[in-house]
Amino acid sequence: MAEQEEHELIALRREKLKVLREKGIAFPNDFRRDHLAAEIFQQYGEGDTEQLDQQAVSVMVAGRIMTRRVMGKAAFIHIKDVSGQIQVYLRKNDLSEGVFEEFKKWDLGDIVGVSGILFRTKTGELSVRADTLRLLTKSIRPLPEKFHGLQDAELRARQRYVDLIMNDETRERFRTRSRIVAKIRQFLEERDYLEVETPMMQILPGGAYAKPFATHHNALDMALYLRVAPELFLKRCVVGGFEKVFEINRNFRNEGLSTRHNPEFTMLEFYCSYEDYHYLMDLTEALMREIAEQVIGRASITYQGETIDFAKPFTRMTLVEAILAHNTDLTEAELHDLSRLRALANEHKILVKESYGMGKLQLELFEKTAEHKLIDPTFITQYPVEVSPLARPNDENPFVTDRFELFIGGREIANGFSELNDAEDQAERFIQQAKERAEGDEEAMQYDEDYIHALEYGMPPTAGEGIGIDRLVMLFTDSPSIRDVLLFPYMRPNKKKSVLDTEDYSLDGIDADGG
RNA sequence: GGGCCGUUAGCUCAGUUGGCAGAGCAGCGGGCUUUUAACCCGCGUGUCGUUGGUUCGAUUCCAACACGGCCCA
Repeated sequence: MAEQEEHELIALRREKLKVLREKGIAFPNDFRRDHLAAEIFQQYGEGDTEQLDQQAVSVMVAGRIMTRRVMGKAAFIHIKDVSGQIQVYLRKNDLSEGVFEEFKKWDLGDIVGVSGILFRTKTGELSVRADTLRLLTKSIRPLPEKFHGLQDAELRARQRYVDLIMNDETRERFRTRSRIVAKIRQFLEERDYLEVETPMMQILPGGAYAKPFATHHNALDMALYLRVAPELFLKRCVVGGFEKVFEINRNFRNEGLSTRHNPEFTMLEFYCSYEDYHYLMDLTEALMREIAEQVIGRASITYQGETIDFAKPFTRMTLVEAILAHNTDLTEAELHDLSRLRALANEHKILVKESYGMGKLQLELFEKTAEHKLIDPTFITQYPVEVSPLARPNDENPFVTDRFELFIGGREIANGFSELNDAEDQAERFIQQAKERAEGDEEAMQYDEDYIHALEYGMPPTAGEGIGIDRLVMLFTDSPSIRDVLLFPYMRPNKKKSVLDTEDYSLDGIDADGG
């Protein structure tokens, strides 16, 4: 790489690092701590000044310097580790010869190791009075401002590491995400579900209406696709006799980006043999309540100013009932009148295609007039067959399917149904999909011969459901954007801020072989 | 994809009705042995997102583009 003009702040710190290198003390890895900051507060947080002096508790802690107040021959710093911050008091006289002078050259952001005795300051803060102090990692890039931190949404997403250093609420949000995922695993495992991993690289990307990402296998010289859903493979597992399976993993959809869409996102899908969609609704309701109560700690949460109550039984209503509830001037008969539905769609400025039947028009009307009003958890059932190609038709009313979607905070959170396990029916639906694909619908599925083959061996009657984990985490962490709940969301490359480009790599002879 | 808004120092932000910009924090030098947005004295931060256009002169006006935010599809 060509010699790049560097900011003076970085250049100065590089100089300091150079001195450390020359002394042979840069980047040591022999310091061992015996306490986290939070452990110290848990164990000794109650002790008053006298008790602490009497006990003379010796601790070794390590962390990043976040604040620094130097007063001639003494100083206070706050260091931050994974658990939180603790204040360290440094006195020239307490430290070995020359250490305090060295310390004065260190910077905010440097990572240090400290040993010392616990005490309480004049203002009452539990702190460590250092007797040894070592620089463990020299930081050469200045941290954002200590008071406002890193605010810029773009920088926070692009440089998540800085966001995590500076913003405790960011750390907490991703801890909550981890706890939610762990809770879901525990919940399903307690009920004898088996976690499996199915292919992310597929020859036929199926299981959802979506455009896939394409890639290429060099050795085999063939096209491969990143999966849009695990569904068809999970149901192969069910055919094989794993009656309860689930997968929490990534899906990839080649679509636009928005506050709710990232090209890769995490889905839970689970399947249970000998159950139907009523079982799924009961299970989902129990899971949501458990996450609220046990992970968040409250049965009632707030999402973007709206209160959402998980304690009371979730509302259950059909799609038609939901439309009528939020359009009190309409009658049920109107919703089963194709020309009337078309007129209503026009009134609501819905773009209607010639091919839309009654089912699709009902769904459009629901989405336009009712969906965003479903704040408290609500199951909407009886989705029309027309918009539910993978779901089992209802026995009493063949116009609809044994399917539901769960809405919370006005947004779709889950989608589940009694599965179609009739291989011949499925084959016909694939043919229909292939036809739509041939007519230019890039999202339509392809005929998956092996999946039909699997179904022909017989899949037990099964209920299956998908839950978007990212959107679920958004809900439970009150996050307005999916980027807030992804550690490293997709960001468009910003050429200007790139330091190295690929040409530099190739010119330097650094290639894929690690040269 | 469309509309609106934003992009100024490492960070958080002012500002220029067109004359090459400023504050706090961070940094550098000095003082200070219980501070906590420490304090006191002194010093400097810069392709004003990019590329064009208008102009004697553009960070400012105009256009296109890039990235981001909000709203809509």
